Amino acid sequence: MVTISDLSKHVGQTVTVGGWVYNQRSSKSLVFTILRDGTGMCQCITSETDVNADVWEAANTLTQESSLYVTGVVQKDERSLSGYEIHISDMKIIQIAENYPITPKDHGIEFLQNNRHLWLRSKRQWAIMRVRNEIVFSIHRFFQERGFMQLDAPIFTGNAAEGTTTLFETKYFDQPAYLTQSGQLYAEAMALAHGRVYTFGPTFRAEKSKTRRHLTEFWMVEPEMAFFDLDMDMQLAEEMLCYIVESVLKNKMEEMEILGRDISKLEAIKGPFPRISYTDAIELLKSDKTRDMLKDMQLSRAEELKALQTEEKEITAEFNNAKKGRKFQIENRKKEISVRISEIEEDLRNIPVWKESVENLKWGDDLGGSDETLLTMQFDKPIMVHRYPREAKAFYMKKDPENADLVLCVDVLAPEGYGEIIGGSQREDDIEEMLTQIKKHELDEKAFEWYLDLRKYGSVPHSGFGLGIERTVSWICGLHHVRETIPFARTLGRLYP
RNA sequence: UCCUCGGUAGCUCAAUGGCAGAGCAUGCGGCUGUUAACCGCAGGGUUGCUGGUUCGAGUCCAGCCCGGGGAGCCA
Repeated sequence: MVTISDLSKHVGQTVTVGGWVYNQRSSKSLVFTILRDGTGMCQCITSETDVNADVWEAANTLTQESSLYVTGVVQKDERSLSGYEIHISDMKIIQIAENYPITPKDHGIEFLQNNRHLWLRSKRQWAIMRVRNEIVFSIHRFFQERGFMQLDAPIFTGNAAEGTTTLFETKYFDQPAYLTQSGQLYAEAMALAHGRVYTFGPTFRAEKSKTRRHLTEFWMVEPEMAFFDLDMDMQLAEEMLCYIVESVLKNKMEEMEILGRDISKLEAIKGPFPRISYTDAIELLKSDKTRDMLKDMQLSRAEELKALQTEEKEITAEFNNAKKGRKFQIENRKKEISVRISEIEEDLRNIPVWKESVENLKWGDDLGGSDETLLTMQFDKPIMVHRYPREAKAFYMKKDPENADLVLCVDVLAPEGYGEIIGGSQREDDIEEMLTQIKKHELDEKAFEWYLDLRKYGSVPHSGFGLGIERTVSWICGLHHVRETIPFARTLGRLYP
């Protein structure tokens, strides 16, 4: 048996491939079967004149997603999409699939999510999973090459503390337990044992967020480094992101093409990334530059909307007298137009809201989603916003020695509107300061005794960050929603399949 | 929790308050080195649920259920 990905090495040879029927077209004396085997797709041709009656009969009974072994000669052929095809001499059907629900046509998201277990077989989803794998593998490579230890944090935790997010509550035998929202605190302990570590695992947040950026269960990489300050932390985050993007561009071009990703946007991801202090970010958001950008955006969206509406009118008028093929084109174009129009209408609704949000923004406020969008729109690389006001951030972040109102933290915002993909900080290493913060945040000091021990016995400057895998995959693939970046997404209200 | 949009055939969607339809998928037939092929014929419906208004409700009203994406919060 050989795989479709290896066909180019077997031109002229007779091979056997096990796979599934992705799509099939038949005619009087020819059957064209698009076969997928997990490694790729290949067109297979069964010709009535070349095979015996049984094989010919078998080829004509195939349905979408039927499983089979095919045997035939590999040929290079321009007419085949992959460039290679198999001229079938023999075929062994394993199972004829009945009425496969996902046809090669349009489907709504609800239907596709209900059939996620099958949707994963579709071309786009296949490509996304392969990019996800590349990203995950490149992250491990990046850290392992730099001497980091991969160690895992527990998933059950005993205290609901840390404040901010809503946790999933469960039972640990007869005591209450929670699913982890971050491995960071444990990573700190491990970093003080091993120097440089990273965790790679699932995290859970019970927030009732229904947006394209949220999952209730998602994967996070959290490096944690002893003897590391915030600048080193930012440098590491930047190098890691460049490394990931570079690997994808190097190894997953075929998948990027399937996804229709604009590669030039990714090729621009090279260090150094802009580093902007929170204070400067506020200033930039309230500047004339941002106001002008919003105004331009409003004008250009309105113009685009008008052009699209005109085009829609024209092709609608053309529709009734059009031939079948043209009708098909028109319907597709109308779908595209309607999607784009709803995007534009959303923008046009949003722009005044964003404007107002920016006008009301004052130093000390946390940056909202729209503020982040407005910031990232002004750059073509990820940006690193650092040193936020202490009030807006978590208790464990180190106080800025140069300004007690700030903490040494960084959020990395991905370009093209993808928003926050990394949150990190230098950790507070002074035990007195940490105790003050625990009290201020009204956290249970007892639950943090072990954490405080890290400051008691050989405290050192240390830093780390967390990278959201799904948001990263979504950004690199240029997707509309993170739910397509993980095999089985857990979103608000969805636990099936 | 709030705002907003939606739920009609297996799928994607139409249908001034007046006979529930089209394309795709499926089945049958035809045809072509086909590229989501194409052409012809056929089968396919508790219009999310409950109630109300009306001579008449897919359409209007109320409540509920489910889903989309946005706010808050975050990766």
